[in-house]
Amino acid sequence: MLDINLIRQNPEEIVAMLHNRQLGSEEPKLRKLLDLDKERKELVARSDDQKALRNKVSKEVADIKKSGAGSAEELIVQMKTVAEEISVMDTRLSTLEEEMENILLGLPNKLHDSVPIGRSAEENVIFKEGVSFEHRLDFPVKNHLELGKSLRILDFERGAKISGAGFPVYIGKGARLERALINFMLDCHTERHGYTEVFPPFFVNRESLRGTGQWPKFADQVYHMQEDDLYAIPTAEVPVTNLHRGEMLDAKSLPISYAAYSACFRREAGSYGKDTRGFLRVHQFNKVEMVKFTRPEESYAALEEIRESAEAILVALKIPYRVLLLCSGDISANATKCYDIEVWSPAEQKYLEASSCSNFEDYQARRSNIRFKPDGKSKPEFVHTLNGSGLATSRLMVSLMEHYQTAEGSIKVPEVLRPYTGFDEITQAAE
RNA sequence: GGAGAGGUGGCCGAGCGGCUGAAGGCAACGGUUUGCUAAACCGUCAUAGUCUGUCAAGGGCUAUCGAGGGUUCGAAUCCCUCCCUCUCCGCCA
Repeated sequence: MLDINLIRQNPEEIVAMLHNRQLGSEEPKLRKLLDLDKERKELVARSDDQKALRNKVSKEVADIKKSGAGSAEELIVQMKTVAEEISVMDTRLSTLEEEMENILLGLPNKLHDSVPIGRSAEENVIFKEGVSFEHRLDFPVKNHLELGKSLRILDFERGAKISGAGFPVYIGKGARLERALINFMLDCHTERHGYTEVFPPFFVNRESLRGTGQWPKFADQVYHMQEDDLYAIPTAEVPVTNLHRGEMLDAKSLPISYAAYSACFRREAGSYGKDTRGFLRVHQFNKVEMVKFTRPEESYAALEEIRESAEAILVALKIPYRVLLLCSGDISANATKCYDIEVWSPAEQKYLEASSCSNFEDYQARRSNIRFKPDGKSKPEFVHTLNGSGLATSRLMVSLMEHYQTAEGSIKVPEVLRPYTGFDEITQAAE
């Protein structure tokens, strides 16, 4: 959520931002917000005046009653009218404020100066060119679906039977490999990158979704359990960032860094027909997420740290990747700056998104009221929140399986994962 | 699911119709004292909106005691609904 003061002071800057994000159509909402704000201000002034009067007279009534000198009847009758006026104004006021809040919650975040201006994904900037590692693939490569099936480690058909399309099943060494990846990534972030591990709930309430910005904008992408009014998390970012919702953090505790494994659930409504095969688009996947809470002046350095920690996983696994700096037209509404890390798929012959590292500045902190006192005496400030996937396993698994396949149709286990899997290779005989 | 207790500032905790934005304590911050540390003592210490003021210091007004309604001239305090926490019982794991 943007600071209303910022919008008041410099509405044209916000309008420019909307256009840069290819959201020019939102402009009327912004204008509406400013109108409502003006009306609210006038109304508040009038209401406050009447309240001041009421408070003053109420004290007089108290004095009269206490001293027993004379009757307060006339004053009381007068104040009944005043109270009614106040109630009418306050009713209107709460409608106004609700409308404003709704608009405000729907407005995207500012953009950082370093974000390239562009219309769509085609104009994203390559921040780091393909980082490659040697893999001998001098034979017709199989894709992850073929490998998964022939080695009997992935079963999309049965997943579809028991749940629906997009709910993959890992079997045998496939399941073990998946678990190895998750454990390796968590260990890496906690032991080498200084993160504290969190194992969060997978269902959250609506306040949590609102806190991180998935509500109301992406409400249709989230699974909802109607009975209990709970939502399946689309990413661990939601529960982990909301860990400190409504809290005043100790300045000495910053920066706070959490790494969390979670399953992630996404409806992916409206995205059928594109990249839908196998792991390329799923409703449930596994991810290790990094979340940071920092002082405002430290957040951009922290973003680079998160990106580097995510890259470190790929380097350790020797999986070819590149890093994109998302342009203004492609970056998500909540972020001020975002890097995408994409892994190469030899079978698909293209890059697949495996991580997104974003700075939200105070956008989420303002929504979820996460503050700190910069030093003992000064006013509370909002922290900056950031997060990055480190990483999502599904696309990573695609790239891993494809790169580590052999001419015989087996899959070698990357060196660093072997202590976690307990085996070096997945062969036909696996079961 | 049933019965009870409770939700107050950064934290703990008093208050239970007007003098309470809220006692007291802790923490924090500034200072005095001190060989250093500690202790002691003094002082300062909520947030937001709005008006005023030299876009200053400061001051005025308003709101906020889990959330939302209600009663009342006036609510942290009384009533209703909801949410949450704790204890006991039951049920399931």
